[in-house]
Amino acid sequence: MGLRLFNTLTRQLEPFEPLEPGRVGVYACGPTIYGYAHIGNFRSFLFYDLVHRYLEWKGYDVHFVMNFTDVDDKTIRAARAEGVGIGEFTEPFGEAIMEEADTLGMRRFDLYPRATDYVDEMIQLVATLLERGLAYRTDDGSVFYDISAFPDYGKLSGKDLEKGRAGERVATDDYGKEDARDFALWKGVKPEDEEVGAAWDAPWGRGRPGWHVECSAMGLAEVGTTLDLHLGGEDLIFPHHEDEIAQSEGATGKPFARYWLHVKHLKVEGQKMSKSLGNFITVRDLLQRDVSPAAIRHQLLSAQYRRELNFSQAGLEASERAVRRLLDFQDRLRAHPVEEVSEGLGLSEAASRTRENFQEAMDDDLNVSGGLGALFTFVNEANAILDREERLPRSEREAALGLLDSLDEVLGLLEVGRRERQVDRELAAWVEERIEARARAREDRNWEAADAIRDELAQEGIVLEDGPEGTRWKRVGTGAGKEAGAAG
RNA sequence: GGCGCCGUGGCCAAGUGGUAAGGCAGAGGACUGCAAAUCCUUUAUCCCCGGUUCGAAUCCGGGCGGCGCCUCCA
Repeated sequence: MGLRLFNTLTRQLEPFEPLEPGRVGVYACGPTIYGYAHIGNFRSFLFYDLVHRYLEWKGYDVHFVMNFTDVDDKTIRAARAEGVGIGEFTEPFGEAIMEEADTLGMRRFDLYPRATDYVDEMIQLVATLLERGLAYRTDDGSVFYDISAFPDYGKLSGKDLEKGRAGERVATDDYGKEDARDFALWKGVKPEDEEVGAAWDAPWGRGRPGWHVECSAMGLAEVGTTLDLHLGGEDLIFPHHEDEIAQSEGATGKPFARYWLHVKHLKVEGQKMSKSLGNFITVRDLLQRDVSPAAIRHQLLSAQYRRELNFSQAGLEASERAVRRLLDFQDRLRAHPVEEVSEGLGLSEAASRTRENFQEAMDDDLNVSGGLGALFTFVNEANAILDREERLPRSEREAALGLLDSLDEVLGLLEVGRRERQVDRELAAWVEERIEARARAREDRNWEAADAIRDELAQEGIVLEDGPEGTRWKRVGTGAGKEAGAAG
C-alpha cells in the first residue's frame, strides 16, 4: 500500500501520486524573517523535514523548496525602526533559523529562495494577470486581483463567495479595491518603502509585491507549473493559499498544486501561543536554556501533523526520556557480544515486521505516533531478547542496528540525540580516569568513595552503568531545561 | 454567524466495526554493594444519552465539554 495524504483541497485522504512517477516537487511556505523563529514555526518546519525525509526514504527523487520571506509590512516597519535596509535587517534572522534548523536535525532542502530575489518573476506574473483581465490597477499605483473573475476562488478554504459580498464592508476599506475581498498583487510605493529599499520598478509603477504573489512566483519558477505538494501552516489556508491558487492558476490555467497539506497550530501549556499571553517561546530561547534539541525535535514531531499538539515542560521531559531510551538501546545493541551462527532468535523477523508497521503508519497520512509506537515495541522485544541471550547471531544484531538506522533516516532522533552525547577528548579522559579511581575504590569495597565519584560525574551529566563487561558511561545532557516551559 | 477539529488509563498519544500500540510517571518483583540500564508483573466501564449491528472507542442522531481558522500568525 502506498502513501496516503489528507488533501485540504478535497478534504479527503487520497493516494499520493506525483505528476511524474518517482519524482516529487514540493513547495513549503517558510518563515517571514523579521524575528527569531518560535516553536510553532518549527512544528511546521519539522513537519516539512519529516515529509522531506519520508519521501526520500520511500525512494522518491525529491525536489524540495522552502522560501524565506524578506519583505512585508512587519519587516519594513522593523527595519525602519532599526534604521537599516530590509536586506541587512533580515539576514541575521535567516541565518539564525538555518542554524536552529541544523541543531534540530533538519535535513537541508534543495533551495531556500528569498522573495526579494524573485521580484522580476512576480512582476511578470502580475503582468500576465493584468493581460488576462484577472487584475486591475488603482490610482495609487497598486494592482489588485479581481476574484470575481476567478470562478474557482474559495475552493481550497471552502469559502462561500456569496457571503460577505462587496458593499457590506467596502466602506471601511481604505484601498481603492472594487471588492473588499480582492487582494493586493502589487502595492504602490510609499516613502517608508523607499527608506528601507523595499521598492522596485514595474511597468505600472514603482512599488512592492503583495504577500501572496511571492509564493506563486517562487513556486512556479523553482518547482514547476504544478507542484506535487504544497505545505504550510493551517492559518495559511485562507487567504494566503487561496490567493496563491487564484494567482497561479489564473496565470497558467493549470492546477497549482496536486496536494495541499496543512499543519495544525500548536499550543503551549494548554493555551494558544501568543505574545499577549506571554507564552511565546522561540527555539533560540530553548536552546540557550540547554533544552535538549533531540527532546524538542521529539516533542514537536511526536504528534501527527493534523492533531493538536501541546508543547509543555512535562512533555519535553517525557520526550527527553524517550530519546534516551532509544539511544541506550542502540548503545546496548552495539556493545552486545555476537557469534557467527545462523540460527535466529527472532530479532530479524521482529525488525522486518517493525519496518512494515512503521511504514504502514507513516503511509497513513504521516502518522508519526503510530510509527514511533512500532519502533518502541521493537525496542521492548529486542531488549527482552538481549536480557536473555549472552550472544547474538551477528546477522541478527546487524538487522536490528540496520532497522534503527533506517527508521532514523526518517525520524532523526538518534541522529540528534547522538550529537548531544558526544564529549570532547578532554572530558572523556577525565571521565575514564574517574571511573578507574572508582573501580579501585570498589575493589576495596569502599562504597562511600565509589559513590562520591559517581556523584561527581553525575554533576557533569555523566551517568555510569556497571555491567559484567565493566563500567559503561554516557552523557545525558543537563535535562529538558530547568525553567518552566512558558518563559516570557 | 460561516468552515473545521478534538474529547482513549495520573500526563502525552496510537487504534476508526471483532472487546484497547507506544512514551512518560507510579507500585511490586528480578538484577546490582547501592545505583544506572534492562526485564517481569501491575494501573482503562475509550465524555454522556439514544440508535444501527451478531458485535462499536470505532458508524448514525442528540447532548455536554475543549479548541482552531475566518484582514499578511507556521
